[in-house]
Amino acid sequence: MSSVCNAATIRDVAREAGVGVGTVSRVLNGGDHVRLETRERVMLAIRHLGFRPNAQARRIHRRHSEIVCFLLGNRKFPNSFHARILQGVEDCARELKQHVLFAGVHYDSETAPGLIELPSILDERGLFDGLILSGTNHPNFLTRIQKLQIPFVVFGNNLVDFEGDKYFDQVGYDGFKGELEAVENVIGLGHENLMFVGDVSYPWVRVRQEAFLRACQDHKLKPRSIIEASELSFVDYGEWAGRRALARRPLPTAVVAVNDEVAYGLWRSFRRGGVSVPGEISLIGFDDREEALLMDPPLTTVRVRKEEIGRACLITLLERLRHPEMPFVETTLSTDLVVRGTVRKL
Amino acid sequence: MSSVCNAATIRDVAREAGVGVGTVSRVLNGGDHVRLETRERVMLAIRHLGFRPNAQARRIHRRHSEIVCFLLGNRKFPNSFHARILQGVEDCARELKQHVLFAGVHYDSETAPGLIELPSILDERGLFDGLILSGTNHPNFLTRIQKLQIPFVVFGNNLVDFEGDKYFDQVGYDGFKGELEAVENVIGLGHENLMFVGDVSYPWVRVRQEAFLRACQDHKLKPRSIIEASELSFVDYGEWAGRRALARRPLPTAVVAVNDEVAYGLWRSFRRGGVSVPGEISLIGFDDREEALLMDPPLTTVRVRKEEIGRACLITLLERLRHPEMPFVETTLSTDLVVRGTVRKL
DNA sequence: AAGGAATGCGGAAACGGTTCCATGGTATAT
DNA sequence: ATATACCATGGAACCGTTTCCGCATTCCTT
Repeated sequence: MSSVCNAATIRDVAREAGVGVGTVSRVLNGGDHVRLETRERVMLAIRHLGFRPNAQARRIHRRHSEIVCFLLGNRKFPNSFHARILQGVEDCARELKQHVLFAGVHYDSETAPGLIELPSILDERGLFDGLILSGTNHPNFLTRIQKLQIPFVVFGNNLVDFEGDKYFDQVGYDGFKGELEAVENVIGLGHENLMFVGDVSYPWVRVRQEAFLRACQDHKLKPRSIIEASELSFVDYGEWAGRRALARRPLPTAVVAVNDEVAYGLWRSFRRGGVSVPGEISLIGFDDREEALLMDPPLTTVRVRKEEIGRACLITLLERLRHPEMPFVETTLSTDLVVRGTVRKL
Repeated sequence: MSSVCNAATIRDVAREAGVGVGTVSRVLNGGDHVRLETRERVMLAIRHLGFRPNAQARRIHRRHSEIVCFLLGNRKFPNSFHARILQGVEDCARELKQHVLFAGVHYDSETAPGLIELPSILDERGLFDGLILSGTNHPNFLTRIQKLQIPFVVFGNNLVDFEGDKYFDQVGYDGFKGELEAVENVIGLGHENLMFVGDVSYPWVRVRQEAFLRACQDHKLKPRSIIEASELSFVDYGEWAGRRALARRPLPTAVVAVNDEVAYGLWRSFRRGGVSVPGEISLIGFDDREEALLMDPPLTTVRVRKEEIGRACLITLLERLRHPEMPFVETTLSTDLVVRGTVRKL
């Protein structure tokens, strides 16, 4: 019992093996300059005493803790998007012998930076080497974090209304290019009567809408949109927009949903309205979330590589830690058009 | 720059404030027995130097690190069930000033305990105080963990084939009672022709099936089941089972799906087959996952309180840490029948 | 006014590692 | 044979906290 209390220390090991503490330390780490026979005696003592080095004592000396903190801003996890980013961070961390602290933070975007209450994990110095900011990030929070002088990297697509220079590293995906490719693809299949659906009060929705408009303009098509701001969930927004879309004439031949959740709501509306997808209306989403495969037929959409974003966040952060003075980088991952069953050739 | 290197120490603060290190320490912690005027001078120095105590040095002395490790076994996060347990752990941890390390482990259930490769985070002592094992846990892994002498608590419902005494704390939900209530409810609405769908090669599926059989037996109903083992995903399994169910005569009036994913597959099958839910067949699920609300009408199901399981895991673990000798506890949370639209009164 | 308890405070010791320096031994070069 | 280099090793010093001990001061109590 209570192995915590009377756990063996490095000095116990040294005594047991009949060597000095320095030698034990050398065996534990690099291990250079230790005779084979000595090393084996030390290892035996370690096994015999069940010695495991104390993490804290060790870290006092090391320059870094080899722990990063994944900080999820203003989000809950039932939304699997950020859970998958965390998954990517953890997968990568495991390979690189790093560890991941998980913490959440909730604040109002209107609160003054100095007044935001930070999770207590940020009070201490040296617990972790750097921060990965996921979830939704507002400028007031970033200002606050910057003051802490902790290296950090931000998942950039959910950066809301950030004006001015960005004095931090960023990782994100190319929402404009992804949507542009998607719409081009739909147009290439013969669709000329397109409609975009998405609440443009979100900045990342605006990016996708602009890509939609650009594609239409490039092909001299007249775009229609349902883009009102709303308090509804994305799925409900899609369902509501679907009802409105069905009331318009002529019906669009293809609807571009700003994401898969909205697409799901649209699909439900169309189904209820007896309108076949993709028979009468083609449908395309964005993100490639779990909903895409639940639809029938499965949703054609644009895949955001969530796990890879996580990996890139960690790698960028570690790079920053190694080279504190390097210029700030903005990494943009590409997306993939995933053709499934909801867009048909006209 | 590089605030990491020349960061202020407690001695710098002491010098700046013209007091001893002991006094600064007292101000930082409990703060008893320090004159108000002195305390203010110290706090001023702390603010002035931007002093933040070194987490590691502090933890050398403390009995505990106030960090727990959430270890996800053999799972990925797109499956939101465990993500929501983690969410519960984190919410609770934030309130209790604890921190959460997140790590994953992947192993084969056939590997000998001694040969399972553990994440490197378990090599060091003192990094965290205890473990929360979520995901799917096999006996070989638990045996391995037990040898490490680290306090741990297990999410119990995904414990596969564990025989014999359980020398650890457990938190879970009452799958039997939850399913029993659900089936009783369906029977109470007049259904007499029930069918259970779920791959019984999973232990937790068997528990639910037994509850289903018990309820049928209690009401002298003749149960039917589709329970073959399969490699299919749950949704696909439901869809496959749905086709088989529609081929049988008479059709069941109600289908009890072992979980919401299977229910989703069944719903899709029934819809494709032109069979109305709940018009011709009522449907009930289990878990209350995101899929339940995506169905149309939304799925009547049994809610597992995932966040509360997470909270209970953390609380149990902290209790164990406080009282290492207390007898092992097995906490079972109740479930809630969530009546939505897929079960109709006959 | 004197004795005793409680408070305020400084500084040494301790925590469990790493790092560095001094030392003795062995191999190689001259 | 001697100088030089390098290897193997023990042990002291150190990292930045907390804790504890001891002393000075203050506050009651009688």
